Amino acid sequence: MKSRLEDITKELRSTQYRLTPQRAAVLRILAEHSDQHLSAEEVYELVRKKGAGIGLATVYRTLELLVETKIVHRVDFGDGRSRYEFASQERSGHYHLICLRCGEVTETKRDLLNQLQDMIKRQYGFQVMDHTAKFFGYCPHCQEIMDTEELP
Amino acid sequence: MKSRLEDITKELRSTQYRLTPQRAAVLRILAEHSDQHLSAEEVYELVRKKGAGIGLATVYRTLELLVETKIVHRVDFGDGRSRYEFASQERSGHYHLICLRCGEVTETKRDLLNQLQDMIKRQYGFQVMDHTAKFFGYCPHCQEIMDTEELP
DNA sequence: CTTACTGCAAAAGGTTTGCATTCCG
DNA sequence: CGGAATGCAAACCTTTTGCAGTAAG
Repeated sequence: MKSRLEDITKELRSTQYRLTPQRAAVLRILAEHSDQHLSAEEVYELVRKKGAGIGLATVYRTLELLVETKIVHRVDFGDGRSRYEFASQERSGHYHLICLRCGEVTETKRDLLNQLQDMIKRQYGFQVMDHTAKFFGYCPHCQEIMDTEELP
Repeated sequence: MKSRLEDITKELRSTQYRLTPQRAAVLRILAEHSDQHLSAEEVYELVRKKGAGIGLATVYRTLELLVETKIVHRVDFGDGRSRYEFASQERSGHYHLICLRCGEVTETKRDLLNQLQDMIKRQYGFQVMDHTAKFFGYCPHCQEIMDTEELP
């Protein structure tokens, strides 16, 4: 992950963009929580908790920048706020399993959808550049709980 | 579509819910535009354009009701507002092809993802109740235009 | 009649923007 | 230095909510 951060740093420097302490802080937080999907507010709070000063507007502007430069992905789980995750190396085909009961989001890394992409191109002439899939249902843990609750 | 509307009417009546002129108007608009994905604001304007009086809050409340009763689906194309579509008979597996250039949204009706659903259950123990997939890319029309533009 | 529903306007999120100030390169 | 970036607060947009009045069943 370290090297990844260095790459990004280099990438940012190589453009007109500046690598400010605030941007570095946001990147660090994202890196340290790459297993989660943080909202802007959460990033803001985590940066502050680390002692670094930053404004919420700057967090938004930084995340916007990172999305534009394809360094992070904006994802939406339908909870009314955008969430952000590092754009994975293996860009195509990672899905989210969203539990309807506890809200837990599990990430899948497989790319089973790629074949589907090909079919879409053939059938609709639509050139797929990216795709996302969300599966709503119940995680194993909640299934257990619900089974228990159902007992009369 | 007529019969579908009658079904819904019946369904609403069979509950505690009341079938008010405003709700009927929203349903009618949704039915008449079942090929589109209308936002709340768009529904509001279309209802008014038809001469019926309605408040925006009522539109929101009605759509919320319809989502809860599974009569319509709420979908999100990442443009900052929710959109609504009739819940299709064949509930599972319809995808959206979203053109990155012109924003056109094409709907696919296939259910190729069902096999994926099974694999998820097997591999993650996650019980999928519903899923959505979005494919971002370029529609045939935009591909042509972009090809033309690229010529030096 | 009872209770749900409507309309309006105000409030509530999340996100964006204007502007003076700060600071990276 | 000069243009970018920041912080703050105000502005924005979509969506939600409180409440008094209206109407469905």
